[in-house]
Amino acid sequence: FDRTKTREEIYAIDTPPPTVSGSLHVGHVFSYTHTDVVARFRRMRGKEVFYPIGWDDNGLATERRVQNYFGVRCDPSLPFDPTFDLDRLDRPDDGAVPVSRPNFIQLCERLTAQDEKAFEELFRRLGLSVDWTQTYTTIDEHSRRASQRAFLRLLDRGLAYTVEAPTMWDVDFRTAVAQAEIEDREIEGTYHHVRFDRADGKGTVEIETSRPELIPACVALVANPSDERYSSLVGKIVLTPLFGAEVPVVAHELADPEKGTGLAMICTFGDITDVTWWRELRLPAHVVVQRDGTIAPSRWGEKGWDSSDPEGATRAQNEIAGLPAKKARRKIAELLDASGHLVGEPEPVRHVVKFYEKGERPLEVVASRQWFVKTMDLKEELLERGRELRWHPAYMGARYTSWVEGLNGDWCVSRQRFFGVPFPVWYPVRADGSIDHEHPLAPPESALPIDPSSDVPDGFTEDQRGAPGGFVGDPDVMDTWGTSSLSPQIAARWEEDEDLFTRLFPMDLRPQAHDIIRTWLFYTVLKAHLEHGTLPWWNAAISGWVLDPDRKKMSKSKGNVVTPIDVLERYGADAVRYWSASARLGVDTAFKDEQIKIGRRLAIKILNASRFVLSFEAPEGAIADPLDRSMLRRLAEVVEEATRALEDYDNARALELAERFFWGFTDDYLELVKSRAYGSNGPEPAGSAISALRLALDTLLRLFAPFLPYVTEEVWSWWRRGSIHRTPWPGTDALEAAAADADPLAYEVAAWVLGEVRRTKALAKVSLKTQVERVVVADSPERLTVLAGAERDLREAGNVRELVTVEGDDPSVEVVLPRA
RNA sequence: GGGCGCGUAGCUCAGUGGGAGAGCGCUCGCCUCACACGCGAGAGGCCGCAGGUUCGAAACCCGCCGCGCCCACCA
Repeated sequence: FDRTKTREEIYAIDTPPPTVSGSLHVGHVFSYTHTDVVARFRRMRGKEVFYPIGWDDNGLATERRVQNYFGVRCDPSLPFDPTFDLDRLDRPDDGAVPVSRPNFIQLCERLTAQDEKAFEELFRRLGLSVDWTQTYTTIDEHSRRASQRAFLRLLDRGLAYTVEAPTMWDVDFRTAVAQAEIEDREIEGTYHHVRFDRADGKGTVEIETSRPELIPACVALVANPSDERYSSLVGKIVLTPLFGAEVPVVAHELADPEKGTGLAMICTFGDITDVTWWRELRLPAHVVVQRDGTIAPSRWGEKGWDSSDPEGATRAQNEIAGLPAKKARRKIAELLDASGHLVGEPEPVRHVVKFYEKGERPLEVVASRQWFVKTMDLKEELLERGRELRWHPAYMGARYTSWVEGLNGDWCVSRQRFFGVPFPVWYPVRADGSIDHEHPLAPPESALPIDPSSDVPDGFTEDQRGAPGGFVGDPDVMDTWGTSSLSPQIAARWEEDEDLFTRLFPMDLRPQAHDIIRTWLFYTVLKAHLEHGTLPWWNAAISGWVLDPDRKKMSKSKGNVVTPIDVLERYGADAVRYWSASARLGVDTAFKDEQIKIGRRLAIKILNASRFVLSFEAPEGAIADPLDRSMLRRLAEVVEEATRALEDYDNARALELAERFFWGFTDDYLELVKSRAYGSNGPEPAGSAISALRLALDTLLRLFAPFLPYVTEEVWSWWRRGSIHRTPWPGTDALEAAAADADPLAYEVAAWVLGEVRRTKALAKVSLKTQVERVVVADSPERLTVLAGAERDLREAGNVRELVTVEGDDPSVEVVLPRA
């Protein structure tokens, strides 16, 4: 990359950093080819292309892989051990060796270096023209510094804040998760009809719930204010069954009269609606689900846990304490049945429940202290950024819009994991030993990156860690998107090389797949908006997925993953690239061997046709023949259209145009001029053909170069100096000049007549060599005139003795074969 | 429930107001001096359904059906 070029001369790409702990996948060759075609095209158009490559080695995938591979586990409470040596570890027989976070990061870098090699090998083989000197990893020092700097600036401006609040929580990973990482799954559940007794003894009410184990967390019942069935009940008190807590019946718009009995139980917390009700109706909290997903022991009788029957409540609670939600549910159902509060039989249902995308059990809502980045106040601005961005294809913008519109809370960026970029803050410890979360201690930017578990804030010493009057480090790490959302800034060396940064940012292109619009794309837009007040790039090119031949998404668990190296070995990189580039942006594409074979055939055809064209020795001559000129005129149109398509990120269309012309070129034009090029009509007509052939070949090779870099470079090396990938993209000037006054019809009409001759021979089941006695062409005067210019070529190509033309309204070709 | 995309030959797909197409597969023929990893040709389609606009609709509008995806606070 030539960094002396100005922003206008540069085309900058925010290359996706692949997750190196994942496996190689044909999806990689697919979407990365889309980007490489763009890069090669822009380069030939004269742009200085900034095309970096990063490796995403930050996050859960790496954490798990490093753990398993080395037999260690990250323990941020440990200090950095500079003498750490894997080979001299005392390994406990029963588990993993705890290591500090800085040591864990070193192991990660060591392991991912191997994974990166595998990716690099694949990418080089595929012919990706990325700049191997512009690399980064998402856990390296530079990326950590950028992530922490961005965070501290948000903190400074009050855009990042910490608060203790209910958030979505995965009980297996034991971490908070963000809305963007949540997915719906349909699972088996059970509806229970449960009776609540009124505290005044004037009857009972019924609710329906799929989570009876949360009855001890029930703090109210709720009905819609317009629901007349319950209008007299609102304001009254009911007793929770089994636990005897006195809870009010309240009214709220979100209660749906259509659901269940129209009366719902508000628990702290069963789902996000509960959180809304709890907050807006200012209800107390009775939290019973613990961070590991089990039910907490009884607190009945304590302050805030009033019950009309504390002993009974405690007994009931102790029946379920320590049980995971599912088991507790069955137990509570039994208890309700025994106490007569269960109405009828529980009904099995299939219902939609929220899961962490990597998780195995439904998410719980757990109150915990987390870091958030403000997004809710910015919805309108973010929607405007989405409109400002040029989406390819345009309809993908709708996914961004619906995501932003549906945001229901600020971005929860903290994770209770061990590996990742730590929050660069400490908290003062008060004299009583409690932690003052309201006044975090931040390091100066010049000190970044830091690890608060090993580093010490200014004005403190290590022995004050955790001590009254001392400090503690923030134990959490950032969401993996907290780092990758800065990929343009990281690659462009934000704040570390301002000269470079201003030449690159905002970038031109973000290529990625559609499944991470709500995460990677959204967070990148958000960060750039907050920090720089601009989009991070002007274009987003969204690739589809690769599906298996049965149109199912490929995944390791389904065992239908195709290994890209195998495919490259079998068909060659050009063939695989052809298949990828043939798919339009945004469209999910099935992987089929047959489709890849077509690309291989094209590449081989280019090789053979080129060998043929270049087999004719110069001298070249002036391009004077009307057929030659006509062909070049048509080629100029193709160049123009293909260029327009590529400018508009429509790779598939450009490839299709070049390919269609090329097949006609070999099937018709080469056959038509072959004899003349051999000199059947003397040196000057031959020179015209040879010159036209070479000009067309030169143009076609460059048209194909972004798609088929290997075969085009090979042929280029036969007769030209330097790399084809450094030559300019073909323009129309040379073609127009050579075509001069040509009528584009000549090529078309000649090819049509030749086709008719071939058809007649094929239907007669004779060899194409067979001589034709006479061909009679009936057509309009205009077409007959241009045909006349190609008569000799046509007769030689079709081995036609006599060509007769007649004017007629109904175009036809009569082919007279000799009698058998 | 809302939104987006898709529905064209056996398969994969292109085609957006005026002749229904490509490649693969299938069938037939051809060792034609670039290519048998090739060449030539053929068969094969109520363009999802039903209305409307238009002189004219695969395309534009309305409705419906089917498939896929995205989003949503379904107790």
